[in-house]
Amino acid sequence: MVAAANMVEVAALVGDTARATMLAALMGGQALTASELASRARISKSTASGHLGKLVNARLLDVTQKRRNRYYRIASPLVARMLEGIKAVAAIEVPQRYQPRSIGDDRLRFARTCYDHLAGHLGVAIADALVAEGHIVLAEDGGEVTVSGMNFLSAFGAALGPKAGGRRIFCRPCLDWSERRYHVAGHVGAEIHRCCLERGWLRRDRDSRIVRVTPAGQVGLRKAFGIDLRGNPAPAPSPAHGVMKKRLWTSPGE
Amino acid sequence: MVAAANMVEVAALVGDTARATMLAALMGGQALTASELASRARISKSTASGHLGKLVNARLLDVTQKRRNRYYRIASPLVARMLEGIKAVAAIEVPQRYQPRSIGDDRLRFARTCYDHLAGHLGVAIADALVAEGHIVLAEDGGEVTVSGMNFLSAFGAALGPKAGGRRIFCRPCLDWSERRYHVAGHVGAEIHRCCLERGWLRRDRDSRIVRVTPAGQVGLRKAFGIDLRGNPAPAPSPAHGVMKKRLWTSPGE
DNA sequence: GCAATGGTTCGGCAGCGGCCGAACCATTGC
DNA sequence: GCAATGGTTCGGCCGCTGCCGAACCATTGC
Repeated sequence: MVAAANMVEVAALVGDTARATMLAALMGGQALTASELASRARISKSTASGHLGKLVNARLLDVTQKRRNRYYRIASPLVARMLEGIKAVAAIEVPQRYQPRSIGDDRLRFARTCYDHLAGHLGVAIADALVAEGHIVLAEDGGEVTVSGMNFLSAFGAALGPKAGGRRIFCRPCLDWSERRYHVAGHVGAEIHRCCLERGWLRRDRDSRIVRVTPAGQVGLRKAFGIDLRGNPAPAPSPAHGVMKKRLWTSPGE
Repeated sequence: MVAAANMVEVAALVGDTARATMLAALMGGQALTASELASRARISKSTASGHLGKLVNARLLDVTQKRRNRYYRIASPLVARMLEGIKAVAAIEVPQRYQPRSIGDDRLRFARTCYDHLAGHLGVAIADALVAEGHIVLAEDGGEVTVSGMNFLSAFGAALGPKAGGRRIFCRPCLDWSERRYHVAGHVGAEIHRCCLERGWLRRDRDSRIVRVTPAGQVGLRKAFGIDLRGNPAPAPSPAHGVMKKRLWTSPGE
């Protein structure tokens, strides 16, 4: 067997707690070692080795050897999107009250990476701001950058490339599991993330998906997007763009 | 247990041959009965009943009772997108030669529905034509309708709605598993499909994803998109838009 | 009422696959 | 050379879950 032959095989690979935990950890966008992944999944090294072998075989993960360590990473954006899609379905209609609080830390809910872009409260806030200003349009099916958005984002430092060329200019919605609303993914989302890191507005936690906002970021984000993060829990999220149809959860602020 | 709690559960549901077969059958967009699904998956009614119960419980499927029959359908576009995503990953890099020929009929490869839009050779040909004319832009991350595209598609009869409203105007790429190239999904894809059916250009096979092109369709598709379908195998596909990076298969015309 | 049809429930069987620890291999550093 | 570290392979155990047929229930049609 080389590479997964069909949906069943792929889905079955994701459909195991240990493997899914590893994949979720790797959705942070960083490469992690086998041992690190084993400890995240709380399984023995031997078990982890077996799982990782399968995932690499099926081309869901890539490995690179560096000195004594093997670093695993998500093999392609296609895989990342698949995982997003599964997560989005899984998050549907699970009433908030059933989700034990602080499962995976409030900081994770506040700001994290989602493969190559920003998610969590911060991600959604940025999306809200861009929508409110008319810079982008986001909905269930897709997203678009408006003319003003092209100007704004270019000025911000995003490399949007030639629109005509058809090469990765895109803006894609990604359903945020913690906020249950859309944040910006696709090339635009990745560029926003990159620019924020580059300016020192954000810093990534070591070996984690958690993103922290620096003091400079507090100021920068407020000036650029009008986002005020000082009261951590959130500046009232404007209902500007598409939300899940059924709000079964009891929306406790966050 | 009501509704799937996490990715693992959802993926595990898809990660079983019988259930995946049923889901794939339902990706045709039509609702099917329990017995029909059991026979598609080649399992007993009792086994099918168990599987369908799980899928409904997890909110992947919806049921509606009609007389003596229970009709199952994909519960939401989100689920459909998830399945597309898994399929896309599964289709990666599986050399064509490994895929037994005519598994599922050449007609399926030629033209079929993919939930609410067109796929197969026909779907890709339409996408190619629209891209070549500059009506849409398609790439890995997303798609866009150009100004000329808005005019063209409106004239074609597609209800694109107010661009500003942000309501389902979108054009999304969907990786075609048989062609390994993108076809048009999202609202635009669904509208094109709808218009073609409405004009009598296409007809759906009963209880199947297969779509047949009527004589009127032959003419209409040629006039509207410049697609010539008389030589079934295909008018040389222009390499106009995004293809999979690695072409491991030996592209035998199709 | 009865027969036919569509679907579900139950009990029992069988096999896949996850898990671990121990042994093993390879690389690094001394 | 040796010890330490990171990872893989192997063997054996165990439990989950898919499968079926038979019985059962509900609706339809006569």
